[in-house]
Amino acid sequence: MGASKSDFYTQQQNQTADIFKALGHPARIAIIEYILSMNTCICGDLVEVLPLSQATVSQHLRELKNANIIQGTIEGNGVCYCLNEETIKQTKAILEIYIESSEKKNTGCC
Amino acid sequence: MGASKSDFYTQQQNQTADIFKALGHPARIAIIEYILSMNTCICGDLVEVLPLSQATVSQHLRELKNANIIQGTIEGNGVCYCLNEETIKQTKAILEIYIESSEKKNTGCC
DNA sequence: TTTCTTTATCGTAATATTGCAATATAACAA
DNA sequence: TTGTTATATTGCAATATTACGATAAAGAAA
Repeated sequence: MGASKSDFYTQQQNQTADIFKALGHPARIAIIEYILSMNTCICGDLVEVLPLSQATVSQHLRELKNANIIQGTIEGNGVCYCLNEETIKQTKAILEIYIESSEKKNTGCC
Repeated sequence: MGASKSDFYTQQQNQTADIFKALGHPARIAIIEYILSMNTCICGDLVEVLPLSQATVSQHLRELKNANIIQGTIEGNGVCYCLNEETIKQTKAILEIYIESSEKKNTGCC
């Protein structure tokens, strides 16, 4: 076992989980924060900022890209990455729905 | 290897990643949505709703509890779970900062 | 062309997660 | 007390993730 039964869940639930999973590693949080702290981001910088090898940084970048959290465009012989605002906004909207839904509940059970 | 170098990152980055990691599984998203859909949640219900054994559901609930995403109080001989709004609000605030920070950037590089 | 620089991918080892059966624990009921 | 119900924990197997060295690929510079 160990394989998650993604067939059972709705597409929405799987997509939501995939985005959160991609955000669920401190290196990837650090990458996002670093990208946001710069006006132009080149991956090469990241290797110096993080305690990780170039191969590992590249792998984390790929996961963020696969989850549509960042997007990169080739720029000279490097790559310029930036945040995909749309995905972050959608994710924020999901959390907002959770909060609203929770506030509507009238049981004081917890 | 395979161990993430959490010592390197800030406490904030690790905490943020831990919350996202806990949200990063479709079963746990389904649990949250189910809790929100009910006024009173008993774990026993979840076992019938999810395609998972009671042991696995209990494990997912523990992870959500450890990340402070849900909280449970003993209620009779069951447990009543509900969302911890505060954690969700904090997480939403982090995404808001990302969005604002991204909107402030003036490069059209991507 | 060759060389350098930058990023991606492959292969592999270490570690973590997922899931379940079996068992334990805890509260209530009889 | 014993039995029942609900949830948690333990132990283990299957799978996934993380990390890195080596290597590949692609464009810039010489």
